[in-house]
Amino acid sequence: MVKAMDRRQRKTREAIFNAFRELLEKNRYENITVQDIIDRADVGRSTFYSHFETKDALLKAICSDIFDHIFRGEICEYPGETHNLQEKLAHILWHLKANKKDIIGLLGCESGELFMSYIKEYLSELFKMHLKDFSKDVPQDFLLNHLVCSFCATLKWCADKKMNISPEEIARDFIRVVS
Amino acid sequence: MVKAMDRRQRKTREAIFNAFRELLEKNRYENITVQDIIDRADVGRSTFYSHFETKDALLKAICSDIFDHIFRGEICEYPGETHNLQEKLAHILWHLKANKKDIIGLLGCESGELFMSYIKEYLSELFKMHLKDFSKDVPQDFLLNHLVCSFCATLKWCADKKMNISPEEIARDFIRVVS
DNA sequence: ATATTATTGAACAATGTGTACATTAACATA
DNA sequence: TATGTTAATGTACACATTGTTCAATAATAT
Repeated sequence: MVKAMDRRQRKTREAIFNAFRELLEKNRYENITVQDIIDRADVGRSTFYSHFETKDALLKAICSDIFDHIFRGEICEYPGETHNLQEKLAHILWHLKANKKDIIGLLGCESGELFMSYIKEYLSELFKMHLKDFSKDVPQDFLLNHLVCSFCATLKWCADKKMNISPEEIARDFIRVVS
Repeated sequence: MVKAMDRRQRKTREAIFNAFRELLEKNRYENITVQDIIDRADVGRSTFYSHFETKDALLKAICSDIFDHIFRGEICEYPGETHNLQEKLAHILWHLKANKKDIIGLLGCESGELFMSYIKEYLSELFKMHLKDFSKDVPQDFLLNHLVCSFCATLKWCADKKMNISPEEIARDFIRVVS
């Protein structure tokens, strides 16, 4: 029922997205101006604002786009079945690595807070399902926060290493540390 | 050999610091303008800029001030001796709690990145000294990153809970999770 | 071929940044 | 108390960024 986008709209949106991502590779979000974006995307100022209310709205749109792409779309293409938590974490790392170009830009710098919050929500659900795997004598909410945040730290760590990592090894190391 | 500050300078600096901290309690760093600061501090625009080159410089100055105050100054006033890692972590939490007014403002929101980086450096040294306590079969740099980041997550967690926590319990829970 | 819709560029007000400078007030010292 | 030094003030300024408006133009769908 969703009407297809006008080709012009699609092209403009693409151009803005691409310009923004390219700028994110070299600059922090706060230092990128709307002017920078429309210059690189080569679109008019009014065009930008007819697509996005603010720069924040653009960031939000791009985060949810990429998140959907990685976590809901291609995530089923991981080779082999996924059963336990360790494999699921490797699974996530594998997909982030496959999309490293986008990920490094969004996680590598501090601009990554928003995107990270998407991932955190996802991880929170994931770890909640596996809380029984950790027989630690600590409050559950404390444990959950610990797992989510420390795996996020691992993701950032991998992004800083330009995703030149082995998903399986990282996932195994993570599980070893928290088990 | 350091010449004492002119009383006017001290007063101005204090006023700016206080205004900034108060604003940080309710607003995110990025949304606070120099105008807001000088309005609340009730000092002239040029006065502000004769003290600090930019808003970033002010944040940096305030972070290192508070860090020095907490981690180098009062940290010896903790009741009882500190020996093992768990006690040291409780120690840190205890002091952060004692300075909760400053801490919540600086850690509670995303503005906390800079201040957190000070703490991270400190924690990195601390955990490095205790790496032998963790006999985990994972690379040392991975383990160190994990410990530092997950304890920072715990600090943020405590700040979000307005520091209404028991330092001893939190430190114990943390050690249980990573041991 | 035509009606619709997106894009454009230019102009605009509003807000914020950082600097310059002459004037005034507070300070230290003798 | 008188004097030279230093800090604070306010005003004004150039500049950058944001977000809006609008009429003219181009691409699109039918």
